[in-house]
Amino acid sequence: MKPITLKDLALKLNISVTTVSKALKGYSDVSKSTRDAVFALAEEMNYTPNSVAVNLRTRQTNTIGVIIPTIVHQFFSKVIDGIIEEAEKKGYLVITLQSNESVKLEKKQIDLLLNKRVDGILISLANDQKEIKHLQKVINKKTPLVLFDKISKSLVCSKVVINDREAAYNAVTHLIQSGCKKIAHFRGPLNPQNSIDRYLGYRKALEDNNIKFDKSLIYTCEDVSFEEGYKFAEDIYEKNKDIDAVFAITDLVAVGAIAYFNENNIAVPNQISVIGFSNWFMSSVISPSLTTVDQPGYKMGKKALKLLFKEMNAQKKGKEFIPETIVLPTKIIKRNSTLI
Amino acid sequence: MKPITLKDLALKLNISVTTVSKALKGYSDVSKSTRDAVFALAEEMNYTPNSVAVNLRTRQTNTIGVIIPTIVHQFFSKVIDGIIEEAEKKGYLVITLQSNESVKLEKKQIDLLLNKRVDGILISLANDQKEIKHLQKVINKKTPLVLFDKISKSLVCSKVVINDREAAYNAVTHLIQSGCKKIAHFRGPLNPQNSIDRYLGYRKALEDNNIKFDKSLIYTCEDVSFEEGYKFAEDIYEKNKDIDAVFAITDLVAVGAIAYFNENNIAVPNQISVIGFSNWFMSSVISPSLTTVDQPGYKMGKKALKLLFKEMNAQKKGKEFIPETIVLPTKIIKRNSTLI
DNA sequence: CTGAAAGCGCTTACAG
DNA sequence: CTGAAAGCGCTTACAG
Repeated sequence: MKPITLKDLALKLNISVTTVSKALKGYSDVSKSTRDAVFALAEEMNYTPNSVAVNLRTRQTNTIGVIIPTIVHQFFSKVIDGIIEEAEKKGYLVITLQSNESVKLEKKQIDLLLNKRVDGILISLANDQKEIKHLQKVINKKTPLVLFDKISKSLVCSKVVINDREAAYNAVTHLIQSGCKKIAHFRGPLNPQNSIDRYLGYRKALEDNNIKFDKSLIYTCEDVSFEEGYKFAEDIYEKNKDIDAVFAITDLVAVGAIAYFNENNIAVPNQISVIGFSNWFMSSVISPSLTTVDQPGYKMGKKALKLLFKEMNAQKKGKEFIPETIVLPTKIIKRNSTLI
Repeated sequence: MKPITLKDLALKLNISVTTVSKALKGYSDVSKSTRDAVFALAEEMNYTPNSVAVNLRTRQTNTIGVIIPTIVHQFFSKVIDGIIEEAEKKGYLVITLQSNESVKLEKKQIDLLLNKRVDGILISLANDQKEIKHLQKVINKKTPLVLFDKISKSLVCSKVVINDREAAYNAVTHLIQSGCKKIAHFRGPLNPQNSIDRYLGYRKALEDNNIKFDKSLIYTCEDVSFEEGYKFAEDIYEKNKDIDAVFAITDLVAVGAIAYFNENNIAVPNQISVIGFSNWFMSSVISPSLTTVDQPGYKMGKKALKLLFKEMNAQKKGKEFIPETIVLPTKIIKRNSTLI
C-alpha cells in the first residue's frame, strides 16, 4: 500500500530513475518506445508524483496562504471563493487561516505559512493592527504578499481595495439627496483603515452639503454586530427623535438598526432611512430591503490572486516588481430602506 | 535572502548538522552548552525549519484537505470555521477546495490532495454523486477519510451527520401540531442522501398523523435557491389555494417562498406556515422570522476533524481503526413563520 | 555527547 | 538517447 515511486517504475522497467522522470515530464530526449513504456506502467500502477519531494527539489510548493479575520462572513467567504477558483485554474492550492481579529494569532499564522514555504501570502488584516513587523518579515523574505480589503498604508506591497472613502461619500450623498439632514453614522472600530475611510467619506459628504458635523451622531462598533446596530439605533432614537438617517459601517449593523426601528414602529425609510455597506444576500430579503454599497468580494479575491501571481512570476524571472494597488469600483444598490 | 538551513547553523558553530538538528528538537543526548549555543544562533539568525523537507523525511505533512460543494453558504463556512479552529489547535493546516457540486471536479481535487500527501481528507459530497470510485481510492491508499453532512451510505469510512430524517420528521410534525393539514415540501435534488432523508421524514410524519401523501405538493429544487423557493411558492399557491404549510429543504428556499407570500399578501403564518432547515443567520432577521431546524455546522466541522485525528492516530500506532458515525443532535428553532 | 551516513522522492546539469 | 551523480533540507539509526 505504500505509494508507488519513480524508483518502483524504474526497477520494473529496468531503466534509470532519471529516464523515468524525464519520460513522465515529456522531455524530448527520451525515445518514444521508452516513453510509451513508462506511461503505460505509470498508468497501470497508478503512479502519482509525490508533491512533497517535488516541492523540496524545485523550491516551490504551488500553495498559497490566505489569512482573513473570519470566514463566517459573507464578504470574506466570497473573497475566499474567488481566490480558490483562481488558484485552482493555475494549479495552486490554498491554505486558509483565520486571525479572529487577533494580531497575535496573525503573527503565528504568518510564521506557519512561511515555514510551510507557501509561494505567496494573501491577507486581510485584523482590526487591532498597530504593528506590522510580522508582515515586513514576509516582504523581507521575498515571499510575495498582497493585502486586500483591510490593509495597512505603511506597508510597501501590492494591495486590492475599494475606495472606502468615496463609497461612503456616495452613500451619504445618496441619503442627503433623498432629503435627509440629520444623518447618524454607526462606524467601525477606530483602527482599521477602511473604517476610518468610511468615516471620513461620511464627514466629507456632510461638509460638501453644508451639514454641520455632530459628534453625538457617531456611534462606534466594537464587534460590528447586529446587536450593536440594534442597541445604537435604540440609543440614538431615544436621544434624537428627529434623526432621519443612519449610515452603517456594514449590512449586519444596518440590519440590526432596522430590526429596532421595525419593532418600535419607526417607519423605514419614511421616518428614518438606512443605508448599509457590503451587500450581503440577507440585505435583499429583509423588509424593508436594505439599500447598500456593493462590495465585490469574489472579484477582490480573484484580483488579489492575480496580483500575487504577477509578483511571483516577476520574481521567478528575476525581474524587479513594483507593487501595485488595484481599486475596485463599488456601486450603490438601491432598495427600499432609503427614499430614492 | 535565502532561508537559513541547519547546515548554515552547523557551519557557523563548527558542529555537525546532526547535532544541530538534535539540539533544536530537544534530544537529551546533547550537552547543555551545545544546545544553548544552537538555540542562541537559531534565534539570532531567525532560523525556521523548512516544513517541506521535514514532511518529506517524516512522511507526514501536518496538512489536511477539505472538499465542500461551495464555501459561500453559511452552513459550510461554519463547518470550515470549525475545522480550521480544531486543526490549528493540533498544529495542522487546512487546504480547502470547492467541488461546485461537480463530481468531475471532486475527483480531480481528490487527486490533488493525494499527490499533496495530505494526512487526511474531509469531504461533503457533490449532489450528483453516483459513483464513489475516487473516494474508494482514498480509502485504499490508507489516507484517513471522513465524510460529513452529504455522505454516501455505500462508503465504509467515518461519518459525521445529523439525523436528517428525524429532523424533517420533527419539523413536519411541528407544522401538523400547529394545525396544518395540507403541507407542501420543496425538496432538494433527487440524489443527495440528506435530501432523500428529509423527504422520507416528511412522508413519515404525514403517515403517522394520517395525512394522505399528495404527490402534487412535492416540488424538487435543482439549485436549492431563493428563486426556486419563490417560484414554487407561486406555482403551488396558484394551484392549491388551500395549502397551509411549506416545509423547505433549506432556509434559502424557505425565504424565497416567504418573499412570494409577503409580496402577494398571503399571511405567514396565519394562512400559510413556513419552516426551513439550517438556521442561517438571515432567517432570524427576515419578517416574519423563520422557524427552522438548527444544523450545527461549527460543531460538525470540529467533530469531523476529531474523528479524522482519531483514525490518523490509530494508523500511526499501527492499530486497526473501526469507522465511526457520529450523529449530531438538531433542534427546532421556533420563530414567527409557524403558528406555535 | 557527537557525527558520518543513509535516505525521504524527486529534478536536472552533465557526461557519455 | 540513457544514466550516474549531486542535491533540495531535513531526521534518525548507528557507531564511536
